[in-house]
Amino acid sequence: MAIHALTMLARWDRSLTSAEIAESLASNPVLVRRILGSLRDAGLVSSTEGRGGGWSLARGAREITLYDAYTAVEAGPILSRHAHPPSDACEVGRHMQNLLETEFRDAEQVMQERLGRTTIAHLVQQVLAAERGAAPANH
Amino acid sequence: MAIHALTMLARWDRSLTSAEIAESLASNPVLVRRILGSLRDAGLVSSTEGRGGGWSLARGAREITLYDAYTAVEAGPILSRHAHPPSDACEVGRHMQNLLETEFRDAEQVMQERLGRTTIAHLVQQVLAAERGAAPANH
DNA sequence: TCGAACTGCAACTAGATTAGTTGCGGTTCG
DNA sequence: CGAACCGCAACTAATCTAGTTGCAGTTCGA
Repeated sequence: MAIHALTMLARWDRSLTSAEIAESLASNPVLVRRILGSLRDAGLVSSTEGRGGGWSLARGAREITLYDAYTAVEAGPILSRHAHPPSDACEVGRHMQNLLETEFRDAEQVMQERLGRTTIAHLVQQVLAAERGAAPANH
Repeated sequence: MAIHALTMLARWDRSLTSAEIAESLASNPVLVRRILGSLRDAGLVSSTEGRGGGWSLARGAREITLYDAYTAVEAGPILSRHAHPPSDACEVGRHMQNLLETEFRDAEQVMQERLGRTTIAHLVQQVLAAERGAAPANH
């Protein structure tokens, strides 16, 4: 939802209301405000209150990656850790948490790097290209 | 939990009961059987019933990666998709699902590749090394 | 041949999380 | 002043997960 909203803001390059974004998401304005609120806290978008208000990008679409959006809305780790520490009495249990922490952090990082290589601008470009393809120019 | 269990089986290279594994996990036997059941369905471990029964690896620890364990127990995608399809009336909404599917699949794949490069044998090795380090040889 | 020690499985509970909703207060602008 | 916005808290409903209980089936050894 965050990426979808960011892409909309970049596509039309004007202030959009949470109601407009919610419509495209087939969702509801409060939910959109919640998510965009996180994006604002992360410095990706800004909002203005009152009549005529709405949301817009706080920086260029080329300077916002999917990773930025990801970390803004998703708090914790992706790979689930042990819910509670394993037994210290077991040779394996004693070290598992540390080992997994290292492995998982590594794995999460390569994924984040991949997300960091796609920008919102890139998505807008692909949306426009798809539109041209689907509805070829009227001569 | 799956990785922890696999590592235990590899470490001692003998049949372990779900109760033994559960103790190290500070969890409970039924839960362990549920997880090892998935690993068995994936061909990573085998179980024998009855007295003296238990679980053991179905192939060498060097031939089991964290990715194998991961896919055996985690069904769906990691990155959450749109809960329901966005509006078709919106230029962005029309294409977002496809675009994100591509991006997310890519991102998930690099993570899976990373998980596929660590084997259970590697973890056992690290556990043993850590044990040597923590409790240096008695002369 | 009985009984202890196992796995297998279904049904249930409790808690956490998530999408979605409602309601209200504050801000801006015409 | 009032319409059109955002901000926020409180609530609901659905889903997911860990954990539990209970019982049936299997195996082996005394």
